[in-house]
Amino acid sequence: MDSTTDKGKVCVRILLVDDEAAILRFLKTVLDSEEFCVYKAENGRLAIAAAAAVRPDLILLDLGLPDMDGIEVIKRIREWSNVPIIVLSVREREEDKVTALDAGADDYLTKPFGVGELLARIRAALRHALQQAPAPVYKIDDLEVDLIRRRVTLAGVEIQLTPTEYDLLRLLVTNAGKVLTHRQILRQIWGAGYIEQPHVLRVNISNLRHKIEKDSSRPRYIVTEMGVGYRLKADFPENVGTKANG
Amino acid sequence: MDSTTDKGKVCVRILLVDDEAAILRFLKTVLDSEEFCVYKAENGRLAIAAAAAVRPDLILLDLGLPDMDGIEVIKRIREWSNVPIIVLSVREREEDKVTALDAGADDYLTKPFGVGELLARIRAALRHALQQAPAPVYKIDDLEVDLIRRRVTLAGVEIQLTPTEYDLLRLLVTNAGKVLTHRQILRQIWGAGYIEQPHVLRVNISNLRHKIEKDSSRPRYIVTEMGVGYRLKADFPENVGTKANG
DNA sequence: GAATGTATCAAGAAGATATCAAGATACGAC
DNA sequence: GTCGTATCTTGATATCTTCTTGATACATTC
Repeated sequence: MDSTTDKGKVCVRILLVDDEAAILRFLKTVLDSEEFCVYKAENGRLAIAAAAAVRPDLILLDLGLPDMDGIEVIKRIREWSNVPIIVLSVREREEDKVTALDAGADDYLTKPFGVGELLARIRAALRHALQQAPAPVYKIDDLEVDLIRRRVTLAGVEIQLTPTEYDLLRLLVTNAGKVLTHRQILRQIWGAGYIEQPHVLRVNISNLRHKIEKDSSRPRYIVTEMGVGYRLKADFPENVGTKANG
Repeated sequence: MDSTTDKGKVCVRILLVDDEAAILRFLKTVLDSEEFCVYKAENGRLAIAAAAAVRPDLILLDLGLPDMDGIEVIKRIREWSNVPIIVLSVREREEDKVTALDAGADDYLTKPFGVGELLARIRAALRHALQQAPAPVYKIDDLEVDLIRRRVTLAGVEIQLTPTEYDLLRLLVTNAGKVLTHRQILRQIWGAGYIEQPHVLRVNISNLRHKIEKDSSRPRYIVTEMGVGYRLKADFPENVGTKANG
């Protein structure tokens, strides 16, 4: 269920769109070895659906698709997304390149192309995307947690947290609204060996409260669920988690 | 600085870097007819100077320059600017393309190319540029870092930094506000082989602090993020990379 | 009011960071 | 080429933060 909580392990997702199985296989091998997460689509309809579902960081698109023209795919995706799209095509007429680029493609490679050049162009395209990365900020009343910048502010004032305290708060924040049992938290933060030692958790919750709660004896954010665990109050249950339904 | 919107007349500035007069003339004609404002440079030194002075919205760069290699020009400009750079070159070896793209070029066209394709790729590159507006000089409190002139001043007094110290500060400055992990910094400055040696980083941070901090034991600029890395304090509390526009 | 679970405080241990200084290396001047 | 300077690297040590643990006070439930 919580696939997103893998200790900050990030994987750049690439959506591969091509109808030739051989090319798909070949490219998947190449991209896998570069530690990309590869998703595949064999036609335009699936490509558009996958772009919406997977939310890839980059799309490699062949123009010759069985069900619809690649240009149309670009236009449809551009209606709602700025994900980098690199076109891979056998069409080498200048007119085709111009049409694809003006439809919203970011780059255009003519087959056959070198693997090295493809990877370099992927890196270049990803550079662009990184610069406009939106920072998901969790906000509950006066409390703001910026997971990318690793910063916590209370009414605009920055709060200094120790590494463990930050990990703990991050776990609570990414599960805002849900109750986390002692055992769940202990396993996630301290490891399976600490499941039977709730004391260390209580001490850290206490320290954390003293830093983010105005009156730590009457906590507004970190609520104790007697006999069960802890829960972070969620103000915007629908808005908070940027990951759509996990 | 002179903005792009002088008296309502919007002019996209393009810097043309090539040593062949014929090509310069030809491209200027093409670009003029598209209502671009064209600036020219005939060698690498002039190109870097013009990039700083003119602040073009896009650079078309030939790799074969008389005074220095085009790759070097890309790297030097990338130290302080994210302006889109499209390489135009006769070199069609894959290795050349990869080197240029990884040095920071946004696109690579092999001569001879079609004018239509060039214009389409210019339009695509300009689309990206709309979202990013980098700060050429970083300023916070008394500290000023001029990435163009490679100069650091503290309350107006120039500070002498070693090459490593400058690289380190530049990395922090271009990511002001964000936390950079030890590993990120080590990989960027010293290379992947040093990722497991945080000592060299600590020594250099210490030296840097002694030069730019008044009280190095209570740093105002370079903040330690315990257990994580370092962060340069940003004067904007909010997102730094979002379209500052002058 | 007793039993169970929870919160707080404080001190030693463990770990991470900062600093100093000496040897090694690279670079420019002569 | 040799010297002198600046820079980089490496090692040892000092300083500080954070973690862990134990004792004790508080709260809730029955």
